[in-house]
Amino acid sequence: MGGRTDARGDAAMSLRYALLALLTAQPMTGYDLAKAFHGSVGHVWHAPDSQIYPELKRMVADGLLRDEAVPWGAATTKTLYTITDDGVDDLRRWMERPVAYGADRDPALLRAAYFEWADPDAARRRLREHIDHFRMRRGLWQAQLEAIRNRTHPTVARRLETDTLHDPEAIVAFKVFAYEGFVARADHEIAWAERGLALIDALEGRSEKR
Amino acid sequence: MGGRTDARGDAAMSLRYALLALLTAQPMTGYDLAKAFHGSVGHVWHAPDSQIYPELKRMVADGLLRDEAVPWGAATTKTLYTITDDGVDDLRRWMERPVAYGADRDPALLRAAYFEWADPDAARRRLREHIDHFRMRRGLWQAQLEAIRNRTHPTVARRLETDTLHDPEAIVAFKVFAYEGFVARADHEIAWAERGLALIDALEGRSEKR
DNA sequence: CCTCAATAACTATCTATATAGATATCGGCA
DNA sequence: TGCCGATATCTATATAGATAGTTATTGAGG
Repeated sequence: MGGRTDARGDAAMSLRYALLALLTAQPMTGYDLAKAFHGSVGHVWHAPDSQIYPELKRMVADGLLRDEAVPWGAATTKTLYTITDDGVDDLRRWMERPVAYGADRDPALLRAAYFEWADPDAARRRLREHIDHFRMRRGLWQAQLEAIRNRTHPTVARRLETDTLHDPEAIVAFKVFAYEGFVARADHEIAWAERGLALIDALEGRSEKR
Repeated sequence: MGGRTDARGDAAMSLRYALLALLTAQPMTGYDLAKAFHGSVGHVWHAPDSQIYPELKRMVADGLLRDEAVPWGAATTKTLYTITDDGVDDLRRWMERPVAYGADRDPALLRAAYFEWADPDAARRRLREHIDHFRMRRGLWQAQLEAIRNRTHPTVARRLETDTLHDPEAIVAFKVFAYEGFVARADHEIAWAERGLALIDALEGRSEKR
């Protein structure tokens, strides 16, 4: 029944399942996958190439993927990865397991908690950067969302062609749901930072009156 | 003017500044700091003991802290850390630097994006766990918030006693602001998961009609 | 046909974080 | 007085992730 047990704690390992999920649509090379991580999936789960290539090898060793050397140029080959039945099983089992939530760790909120050590203008700059950061991200996520909704998103389009198992409406709806979560989060972060800007103004007014 | 330059990229290093901020209130031992990270600050920036002790040593090497051996029992000593002037300067300079935002990486949203691979009940369980997770956190953050607002929070109370530099209203207001951010975020996460539960119901209704 | 930039496929190295444990002291109580 | 659980101080080890390369191939322009 295969699939050697994994020595690592299943604490994170999200990268593994992001790769597995991508490979359910079609076989891909490490480079294809790395590219996908720079675009679409990368907005949900970022990973650098240097993490992707070794993980793919481990997944082959664990029987979740099959690797195949495909000629690339005259003398060299590249490696094409295909998901195995064990891989599909593992993806399904992953869905049965609780999400491993990370520890509370937020650099922006940590900074804000000690803003008395910043001068008001520096604090304002931090908050404006926060707004810019999430406005930019909101834009990216919104664009993904549109592309998913009207099925022009390349990965989703491919998936809709190849996946005969699942309801196409559901495939789209869950991705839309995830990205809507990101967009709403960005809105929340922007609103929070704006309250902060108002707070700094109020405190500055106070200290001038003293 | 001291403080040797740091070889490490200032990418994260938030732990260092969380420690520095805590030590502006009073000198503390590694254990005191580790305890603080299990309670109050730990809700903003979590860190295990195994990361705290070595970091304190590095901070001494970098001139940000002074260490002092204090007798503990008959034969042994413990180390008391005191922030130096360079340490205070470094904290202030940190406030001038932009926040290093982490890469997009969310295990719950990644999972949700591929919910078509889960059966509806498993997906519901994940979302209910999400709600529970953030309800619990919301409770913790709300409790911190109350304690900060009415100045019974031990660390904040100590800080208000010892800090003569800053407006006490500002010290409290910024911490309240940070924790309000967490509470609002928890509310957003709960609302998102509830929309997900509704979506699963709707999709299930659809597939039954087919 | 040679060069150069873009594409493709990786590897090396370091830091941050997680997980787990090791060792010592203290205070109470049987 | 000798054991036990709580308190206190720290260390070892492994993985996840960040940063920065290295080497090969293709295709377009001179």
